Amino acid sequence: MRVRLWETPRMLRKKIPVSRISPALAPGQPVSLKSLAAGLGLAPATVSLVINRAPAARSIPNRTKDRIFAEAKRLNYRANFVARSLRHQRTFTVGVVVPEIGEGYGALVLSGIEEHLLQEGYFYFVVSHRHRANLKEEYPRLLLERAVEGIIAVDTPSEHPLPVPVVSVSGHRAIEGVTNIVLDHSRAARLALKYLFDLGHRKIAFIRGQSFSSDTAPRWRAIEEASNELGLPVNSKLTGELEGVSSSPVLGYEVTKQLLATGGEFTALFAFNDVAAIGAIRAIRETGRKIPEDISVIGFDDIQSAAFQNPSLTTIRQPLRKMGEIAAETLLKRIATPKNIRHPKAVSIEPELIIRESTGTASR
Amino acid sequence: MRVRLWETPRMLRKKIPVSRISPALAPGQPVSLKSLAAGLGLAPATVSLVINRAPAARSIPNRTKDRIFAEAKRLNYRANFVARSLRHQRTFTVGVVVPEIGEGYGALVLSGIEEHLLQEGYFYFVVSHRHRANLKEEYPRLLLERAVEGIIAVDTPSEHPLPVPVVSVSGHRAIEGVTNIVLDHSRAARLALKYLFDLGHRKIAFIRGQSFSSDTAPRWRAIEEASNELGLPVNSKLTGELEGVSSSPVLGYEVTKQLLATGGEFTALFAFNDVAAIGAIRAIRETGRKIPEDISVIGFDDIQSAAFQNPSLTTIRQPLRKMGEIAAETLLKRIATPKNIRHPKAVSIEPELIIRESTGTASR
DNA sequence: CGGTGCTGCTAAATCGATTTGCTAGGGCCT
DNA sequence: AGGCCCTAGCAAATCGATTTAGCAGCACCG
Repeated sequence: MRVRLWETPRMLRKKIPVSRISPALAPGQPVSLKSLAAGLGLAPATVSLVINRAPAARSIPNRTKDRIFAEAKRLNYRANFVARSLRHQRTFTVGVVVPEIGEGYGALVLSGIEEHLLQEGYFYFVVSHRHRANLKEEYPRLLLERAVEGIIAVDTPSEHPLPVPVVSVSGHRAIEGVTNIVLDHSRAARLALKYLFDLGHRKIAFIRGQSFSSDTAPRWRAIEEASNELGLPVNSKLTGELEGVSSSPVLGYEVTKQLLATGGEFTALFAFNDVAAIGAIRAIRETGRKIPEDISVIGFDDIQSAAFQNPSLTTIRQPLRKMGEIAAETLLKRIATPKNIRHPKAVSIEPELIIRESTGTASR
Repeated sequence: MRVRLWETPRMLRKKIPVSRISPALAPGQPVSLKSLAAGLGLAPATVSLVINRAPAARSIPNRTKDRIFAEAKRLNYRANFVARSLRHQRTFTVGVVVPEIGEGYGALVLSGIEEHLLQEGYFYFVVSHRHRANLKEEYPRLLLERAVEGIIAVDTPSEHPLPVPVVSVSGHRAIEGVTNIVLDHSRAARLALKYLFDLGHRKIAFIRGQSFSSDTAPRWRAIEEASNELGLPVNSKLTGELEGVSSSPVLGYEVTKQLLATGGEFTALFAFNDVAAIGAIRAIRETGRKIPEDISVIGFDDIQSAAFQNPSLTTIRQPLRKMGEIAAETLLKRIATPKNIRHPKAVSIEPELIIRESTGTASR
């Protein structure tokens, strides 16, 4: 038989200070279900059923339920999340893998992801691999060890199939079990090139992305196609490539210096991203040429600072925040769905041309 | 007595496919300690002791240890993190509260935090409150419910004392149990103003931060002091204030427009941060004035894009990444330390003046 | 031969919550 | 009075790993 250590009702009436009620209530000690139940003179099972509004609590009279709720509230009881996770085999946690935090791209996607996940009661771990191969390998493992229910990989192609749902933002590799959220690169390339073409540009230079960025290849393919459609085959002399792991405009600056020094003439430059475009603008200016009068520059992404460059940057906008939200939404949907059910292999996102000051009619 | 379901050695010799060995090994099913032990014909306790290299495993002969390690490796056994957390009452997880992800400031601090935490085997949850009071209240609670071992608050003063260590980056409020990582604002203000003064500037305008940003008040106080020291009392007509929650340069643009329209003459502008400075530059230019010839502009923070503005931005650098790293380091140190031991109330960080193109000698 | 000590391992309790399957006691019906 | 049902709630198993206390068997000693 259990011993009633004290008379609950009297206790409530007299408002005995917390510290006097139970040793388990030393300030700072979190309240456990067991101590809560003991305080009420009930079994933990009963309290659990009531608090979780389980159907099995049907037969518990309201009088008792109220007593339980009141006491739980008074002691500010919160079920231990870890214990609950263990029991339910659910952590309501996902992992997010990004190349790095701190540059426009990843941070924006992240903020979209965060918005949706928290709304749905999920938390997330972030890991950034900074393009180091061993970290790309190891982090997904660590995340799985932490029992995440799914993974979102941003600009990071997944190598191995994983035992949890994976959604990839700009991942670009068809892997079993991975849903890809990708920009419609064909449309993006056509938007940009058609626009330049209509402004009279015929000699267009390009800056490709680094080989490790998963957008590089598909975007380049799309550019080649769109160029051919316009009858302007890509000139390899007018093509540079970002080199290095950093996400600073310096990379764009350096390629552009080279292009200007060794390549042929051009009246427009299509950069792999806005950060590179910013560097390019500086390089072009240093040779005394004006933007957009002598050379038009168009970027990609529409990061926050693009609108506030001088001149402000014409660019192809990727709705990065939106893509993050969609990634999160897709992931949660897949987590909630039994494994054997089909899920979409890819979700396509529409780009948008944002015209600002860095582009104008061709000089010749 | 336990039943040996199969002869382990033979099994190893014959390389029976995994799926045939045990029902617990259906692909995708993670291996539990129990099934691992059963496969070896040992008790879970034994396996646990050996795998954790516990001192109590002293008496287990190497022969057995090797057998255990081999089997664990073969089945790729990883201890369930949730179960382990429950047992040890440790989660190796901290919470990070930021105003928002996606603008330069928070993202940079975050990347410093991440670097240090992951190195030390900790993971972190990020929540962004977007300056909404209810979220600022609720998120710390949610994080505690998730059993984080500590919290880092970025530019977010904590209101209530929490039952875990808290480290605040630019928090600026003396709360029991919170360690503050703050820039030395006096020095920052002196660096900037002395520099402008030496360039001949006597009429200096200022853009203050929003009232909700915790750097606003201390920085302003420091500016007033430094101004007085130089014999240039702050002119309220030349003082604007950022308004609104966004972190876009538009805010700086708008205040500056106002200052230019209604304030007096000035030859230099000291903005609350780089983002505001970028907006200010645009506003100034739109009136036909040149930077730095007519007006010098100095920012604050040294975000990544500051160096690649046109003109590039003179600014007071806060070592944001570093501050994140120090915050993480301080937090982990406090987590590892018994509660009753004294901990520093504040850690001061040195700013640095970065001179670029947006400032020059005074025009008059 | 009884005792001591070592070797090699295990049983059981624990972390905190959940959930299934029960039971004690009372009321009601026949 | 016996049977049945309902009410109110509880015991125990479970999630997976850890850890303490201790057991069985053998060797060796006196």
